[in-house]
Amino acid sequence: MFSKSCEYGIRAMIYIAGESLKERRVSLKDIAQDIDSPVAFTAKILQQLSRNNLVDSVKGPTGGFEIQPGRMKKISLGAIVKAIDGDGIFKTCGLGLKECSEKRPCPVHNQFKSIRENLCRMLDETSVFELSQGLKDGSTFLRHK
Amino acid sequence: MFSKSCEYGIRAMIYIAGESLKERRVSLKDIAQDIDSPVAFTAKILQQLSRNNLVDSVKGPTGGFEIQPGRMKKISLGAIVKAIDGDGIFKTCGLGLKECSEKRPCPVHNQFKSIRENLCRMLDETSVFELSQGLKDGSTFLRHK
DNA sequence: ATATATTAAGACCTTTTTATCCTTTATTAG
DNA sequence: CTAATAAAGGATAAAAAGGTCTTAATATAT
Ligand code: FES
Ligand code: FES
Repeated sequence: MFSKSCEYGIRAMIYIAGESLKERRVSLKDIAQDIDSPVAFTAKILQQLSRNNLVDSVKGPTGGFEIQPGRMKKISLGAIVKAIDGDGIFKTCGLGLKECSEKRPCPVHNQFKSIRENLCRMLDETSVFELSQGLKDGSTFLRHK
Repeated sequence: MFSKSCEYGIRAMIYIAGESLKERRVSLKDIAQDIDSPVAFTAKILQQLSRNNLVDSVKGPTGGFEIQPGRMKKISLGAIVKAIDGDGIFKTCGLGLKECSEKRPCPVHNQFKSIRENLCRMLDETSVFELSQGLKDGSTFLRHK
């Protein structure tokens, strides 16, 4: 569904959000540790997210990553996906035709459209803040045990 | 969503079904031409589909690929996807955790679950026969113009 | 000011996916 | 039986994704 980069990116964002709500800025190492991702690769993804202003980064000692509590309700899952994987999943043809359109639909166009609409709505309506809540109350997890 | 192989595979199956309904057996070249896919690569995919008994192949002059009209109503989109991409899309965690379970769900588990259920139902309920109909009446297409 | 901790950036390596090519095997027509 | 045709199978190549490493930039605490 999503690229590995995107999966790590989403997990990182949810983790950072959770810690930011506790007023803790987190380092790359903490993140990679807690979401069980390769450190250097995660760094690259955080750079992308930072350039897209989805997360704030601070260099130097006591530095790290954080998300302003005010912003995290406005950051949707979709925004993260778009920043990392682009908007392909939102609009490209499910069978790989050069374009997806009503004018020249592929055989699965209608079936896909409805599923894609559900997916897009979900991605758009779900915020990072919301997702960080389950983490807090221990009902959801970001890594295997 | 699906791999390129899977996209070509689905397109090939729908095309072969359409031609089989006209009692025409089609060659690899015809298929690649009509679905606009790389010939040799398409051959590989057809081999997989053939090994999985989703399509029948006949060697030699007048040979090619076909699907028994009786079977095509029973071949679902899901069966093709499973034969080529495996069943990952049906059951792996949307955030890449080692397993997707209710016991230890990731933060997006519930949101994903509902979308994945829709997707699975659609893949399971949609048959190749059904998809070949739009092609016949000219309302759907397997390649760009 | 300096040493240190931390992210940013770019070059590089590895694995997987996508794609091609060549040889073998099976089938048909003449 | 032979020549021609078409798929099967295996080896190889190219491109993309996934991942690492080294150096530079920047901020902090002492
Ligand atoms: S044209 Fe294929 S999904 Fe729209
Ligand atoms: S645990 Fe992530 S989707 Fe189920």
